Amino acid sequence: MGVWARLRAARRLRKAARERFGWRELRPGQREAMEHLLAGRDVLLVMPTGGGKSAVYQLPALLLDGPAIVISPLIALQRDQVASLLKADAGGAVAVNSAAPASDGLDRITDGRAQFVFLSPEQLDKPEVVARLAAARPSLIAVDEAHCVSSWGHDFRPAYLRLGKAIERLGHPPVAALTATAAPNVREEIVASLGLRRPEEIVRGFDRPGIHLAVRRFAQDADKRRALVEDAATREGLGLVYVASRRDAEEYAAAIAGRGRRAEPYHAGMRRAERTRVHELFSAGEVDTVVATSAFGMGIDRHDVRYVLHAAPPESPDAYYQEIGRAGRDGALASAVLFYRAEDLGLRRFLTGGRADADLLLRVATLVYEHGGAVPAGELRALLGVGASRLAALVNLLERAGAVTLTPSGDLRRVPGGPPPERACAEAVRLDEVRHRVDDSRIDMMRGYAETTGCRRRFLLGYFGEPYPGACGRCDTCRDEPRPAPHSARPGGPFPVHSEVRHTSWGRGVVLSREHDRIVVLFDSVGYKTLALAAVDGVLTPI
DNA sequence: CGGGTCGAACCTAGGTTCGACCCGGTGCTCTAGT
Repeated sequence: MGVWARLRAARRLRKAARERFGWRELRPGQREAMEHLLAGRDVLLVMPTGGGKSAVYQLPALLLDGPAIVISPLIALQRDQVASLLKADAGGAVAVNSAAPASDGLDRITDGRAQFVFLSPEQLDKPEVVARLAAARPSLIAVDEAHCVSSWGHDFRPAYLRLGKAIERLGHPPVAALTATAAPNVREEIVASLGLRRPEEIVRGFDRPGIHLAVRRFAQDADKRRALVEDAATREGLGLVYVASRRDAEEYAAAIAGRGRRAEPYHAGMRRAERTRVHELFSAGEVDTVVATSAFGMGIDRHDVRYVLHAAPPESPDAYYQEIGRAGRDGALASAVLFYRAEDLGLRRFLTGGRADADLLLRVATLVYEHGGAVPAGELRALLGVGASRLAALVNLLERAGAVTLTPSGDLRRVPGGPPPERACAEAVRLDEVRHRVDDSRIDMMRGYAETTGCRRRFLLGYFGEPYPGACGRCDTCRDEPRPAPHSARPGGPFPVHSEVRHTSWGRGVVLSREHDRIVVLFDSVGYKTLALAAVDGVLTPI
């Protein structure tokens, strides 16, 4: 885009922001992302929650012809977004999901009464929905909470892995993928999976200096529980406690309530009405603490959360950063404390553990290969006795192995010239193994965060590939006094941050961070590894 | 992977120990029955 076109675009954006939404100014990352979308580019935007990510697609959508399609993971989020757009003078918005039938909403899109349509990714599995949306000539597609592609796509909600194809069928207008957290490999996966074309990657406001970071280590589970309850019961202000199981949510909430605080549990096993009640209490500031599993988080609308305590480490620094990022959005000081026992990582290893069943993979590959035509997924499920999401996970692996392809209606077809069943299966198992090794390495990095003796903020930001020289002075290891990082910023050493390396057995990787005696490298095949500089001679070479 | 629970074994009374077994997170959607 030329200088004059850019200026014109900026002026249009400012005017629309003022007139339609009442915003006086746009933040740097926002404006940049909007300009790229208006110029027809795909954008990957990484911004903290509450940083105004929705504005980034809403404003350009009003300036472009045609409706905007927004993919959003939760029906509750879709409802919130629709409600807030209806309040603004923003051209009408509808949601299409199991609670809001497709026909009504899509009519409003096709006849131009609505400018925004919010959908779950599952809706785009239906050819008729995609066809109707494509016919409306969408102006842009926004994928909200885009990290779900990587964290949920593979097993939990496979529709996320099919979004790339849906985007193509919708004519691939400019795509905005939005997320609050994304380590380098997660970003790569989002871009590849959605099929973004030469996307502009915009990363803003990653560091959250207002959040004090601390870890408290325990040998005994009982000691940890007592300490956490004591801590939560004596803090001021609104807070969150994250736990690993539903049972713990109930138990901790009861224990904290027993200390005279207004504490409520929240997890996916609760009845819907009960979940809604707790969410509303939280929104109204009528609780002190919500004790929750990872089910509580997306769509949190309070900016004054003062503390986030973890009764157990989550599965990755990505998840941890997302969860603690819900504190202190108002810019005032907040606190994030991890109550840590190394044993608690065991549950995470179990939950991320399930490898794909090789026998089943081979059966699917063989059936599709020998059938020759289109095999309906329903028949395959019945034949093999597996559920939809389990089959989808297997099919996705075979698809990536180049053996199987999906028709728009979801039937399976053999790829002409693709590998025969045994080879396809072996390749699928290998791909699955790589992903699990990377998942395991993230758990290792969570352990690294908990056990580091260096600045915790430098550790976290390093993990995300954001260089952070020095020490923050606002974590427990910095002891409230900033001190210079030991040689971490030393220029001219071997293996600088962001340089590419090759390891004799792990292959290609990227250096993410450097301490005086070790580096953290993200390898394509095995994920995150911490390497002692004294022990890399002859093993690790720059490329 | 780790924790909690339950029953058997221990060998003569009811407490200790050990092993087997089970369980653990995230949401959409469609369907059947109120």
